[in-house]
Amino acid sequence: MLPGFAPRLSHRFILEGKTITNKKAEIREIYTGRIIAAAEEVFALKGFKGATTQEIADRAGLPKANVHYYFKTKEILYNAVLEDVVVVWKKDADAFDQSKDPTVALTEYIKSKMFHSFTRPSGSKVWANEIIHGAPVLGDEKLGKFLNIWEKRKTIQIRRWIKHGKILPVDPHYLLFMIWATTQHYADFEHQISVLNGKKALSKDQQEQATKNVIGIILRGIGLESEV
Amino acid sequence: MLPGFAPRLSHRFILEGKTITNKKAEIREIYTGRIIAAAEEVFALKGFKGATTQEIADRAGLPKANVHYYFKTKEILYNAVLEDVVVVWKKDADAFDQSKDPTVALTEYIKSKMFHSFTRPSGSKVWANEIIHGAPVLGDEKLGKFLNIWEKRKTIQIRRWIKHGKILPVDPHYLLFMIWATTQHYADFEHQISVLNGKKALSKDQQEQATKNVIGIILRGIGLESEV
DNA sequence: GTCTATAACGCGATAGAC
DNA sequence: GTCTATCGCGTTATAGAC
Repeated sequence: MLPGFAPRLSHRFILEGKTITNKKAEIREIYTGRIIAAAEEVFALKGFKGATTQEIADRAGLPKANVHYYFKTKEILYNAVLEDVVVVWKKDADAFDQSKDPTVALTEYIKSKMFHSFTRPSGSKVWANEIIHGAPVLGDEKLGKFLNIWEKRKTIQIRRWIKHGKILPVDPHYLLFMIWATTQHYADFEHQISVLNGKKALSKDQQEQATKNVIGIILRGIGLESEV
Repeated sequence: MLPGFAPRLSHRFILEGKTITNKKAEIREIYTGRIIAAAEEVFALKGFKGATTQEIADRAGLPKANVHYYFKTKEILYNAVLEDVVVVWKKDADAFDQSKDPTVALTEYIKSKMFHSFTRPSGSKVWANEIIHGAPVLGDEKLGKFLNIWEKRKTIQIRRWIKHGKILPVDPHYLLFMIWATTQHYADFEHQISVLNGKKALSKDQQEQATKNVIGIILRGIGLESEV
């Protein structure tokens, strides 16, 4: 086909209508997904400023300009990554509400968070970075909104357990901080842990052992017998 | 005094000798100290790439060129900050060895680390940043060296306690990770904690409560009765 | 919707006067 | 040892051909 005679996109759009529209939306979904996944890794590894759109584009397998086509600015892309992380953690939070029994609820919650720390550490790292720097992009308002989702119901539930003598009296916040800190440590400090483990990532077996240990210490620490 | 007739530094140096030399060394010490302190805060707040030498200079109260005079490159300055953090944590590690009794040793260790998290959060944040990004500046070798200092003796001691039935059998590494994670969380996630605390930093009283809770849960978690 | 080429800018680092 | 002015590079973002 001679140059200049390639069918114009507008023609095809008019000719084939809905099919092309769907295809476009589909392509958009595929690419934005790929870009976000690539961005999550690069932001985790380099920080917001340290990450370059070029590297993100390379990892996503497309030219830099296309990244800017789907996400106007680096900051908008960064926000999309953060939103994605929040979605994952929301699911962990749900695990907490699966049972009225403290042993079950806490065990499931910690298991969930440990699982995500091992399988998707980058998201946690991006979040940690954002918080360490004082939530400059997320902003305090949005941050407060997210935190309340994770904290409010749990705090109430924990107080109820204390009231009914099911667990020892501890301030719910400090217990939650300990769970968040310990579980997310396996994602955020992955590198440090692997260096201490002879430069090897924790094996599946070690991951299970770590999860058991964490559950065991925390549950016993508040007066429960752990099931694992 | 007319321009061009200001006394040359070399003259004064020859005339007054040692006094000037001392003064110079003194000035150097004062400025390098100020620069490192300023750098620690800016690196903590913005990350390595995000921090600008201009902002560090501003905080230290001198022109940007002077920062480069004392620290040839940004990376050299960053390394100096990291070394400083390690010195502080080395002291915390010593607290662990103050007693052969697990309750005392662990209580003192956690207290020390919590204290530094509250009083000097920036150092911990810089460290966290460096590890999250895979220790690109520190390098694995240096990192391994530091970690061994903090971990080796503690691991041995913990195993001894387990052997003598003083604490429940837990993998020493997972216990140490929990202590590091939980205590450093109060530094690294300071901002998140303050947002959950109604946008106010934890009060002295809350800091004490947090410390008590952390010690209580961890010690009870490994089968000890906490003293606090 | 894709991609190359480039504009516009901020930053680390330094030269060179004082 | 101090400081201003500036160089040179790397980066985000965009213009404009296809």
